[in-house]
Amino acid sequence: MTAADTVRRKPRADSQRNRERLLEAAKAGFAETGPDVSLEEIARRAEVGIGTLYRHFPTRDALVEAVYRREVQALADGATRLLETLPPGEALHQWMRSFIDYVAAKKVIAPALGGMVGGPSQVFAASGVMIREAMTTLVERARAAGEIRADADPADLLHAVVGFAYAPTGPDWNASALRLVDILMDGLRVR
Amino acid sequence: MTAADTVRRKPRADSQRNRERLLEAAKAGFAETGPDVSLEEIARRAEVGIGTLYRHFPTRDALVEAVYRREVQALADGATRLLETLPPGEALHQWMRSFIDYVAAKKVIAPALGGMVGGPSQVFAASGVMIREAMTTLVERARAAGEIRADADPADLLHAVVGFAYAPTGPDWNASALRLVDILMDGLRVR
DNA sequence: TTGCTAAACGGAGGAACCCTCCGTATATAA
DNA sequence: TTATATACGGAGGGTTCCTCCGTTTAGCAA
Repeated sequence: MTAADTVRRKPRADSQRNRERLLEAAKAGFAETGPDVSLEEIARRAEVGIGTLYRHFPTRDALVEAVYRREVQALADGATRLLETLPPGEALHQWMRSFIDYVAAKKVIAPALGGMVGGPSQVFAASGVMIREAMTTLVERARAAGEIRADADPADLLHAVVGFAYAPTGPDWNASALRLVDILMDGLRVR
Repeated sequence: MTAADTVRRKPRADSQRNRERLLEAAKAGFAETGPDVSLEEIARRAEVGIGTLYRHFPTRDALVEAVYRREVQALADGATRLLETLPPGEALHQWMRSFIDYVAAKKVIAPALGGMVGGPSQVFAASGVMIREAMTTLVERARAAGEIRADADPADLLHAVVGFAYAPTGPDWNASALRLVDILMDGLRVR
């Protein structure tokens, strides 16, 4: 029997349970303490040894990625929904606004977004791809419909929206970001 | 002789020298290792005890602020210079572009910018004021000249530019940010 | 010059955190 | 029930943070 023949056992129940507890604890920890919660704190909350945490998520980024994968998915899905019910330009506009609202609601995601725009960090690769695809589709449709400038670049717009969301600004943060999206959209529209 | 009467000695020469060395070392450290250089590393580079570092700069942010105060000053000064030679709208546009270029040249400043937009962190208050004043002047002039929308808000624009600069995006970062400034400016112009 | 003293120095040390390694415990399959 | 692959948990070595305090030294006056 060679190594390739090894039969996989069913994953252990305790393993899955702990993984779940860790994700839960991490989410709570990020929300309460911010993106710099100590990993030991998370393990403590989950009532799990630190070793267990590291086995499930070998790196801090892996944990963040796991916590937010579902969230990012939801955000990306919103794009197709908007495209079905609105003219493409409006869909793009609304999606960018929803992006801001989303980040406003869960500010913790912001650092994670950092790795998403295509930077050297490949950690959030999966999430990054989802978001980029959503934005690309939106932009292409709007361009095809002649609603926005032909030279509008999805990557640029993503950069912009992430930037608005990422920059830790004042109490007026949310409203300000939305206004900026509006202005940006004005700049994008074909005159 | 009451406490108020105490005569201040001339500040000690070694103190001033060490302060200088620390700033030098910090600048180099930030540039090479990034914004997370260990403070002990900086002290080591400056050939100074860790205690000395903490006496001069009680917090990491205080050190960053000190390192970049001059840089921020230069950036702010650019605004008046531009206003003297260009129409206000163009001055605003160019200043925002110069902002991006500046941050591109010294990426380390970015985290420091975070605290500048008016967030809860009061650490970069001084620098923040300088930048905010520059932006406010530029926007007011451009508005008065009727070149940009009357509802353009300096704080929003600062938020935007900082966001563009702050978001850690890919290799195309610099060019992308400049394109975004251009689009934003298009959105700002009165039609 | 000399001596006094406020001011500055520097590093030991406790606390928190990161991450690895490995002995112990247990869920699954036979 | 037994065997063993798999998962658990935490001790421990290394790093960084920041404080505290005994030692050194630069400025000042006599």
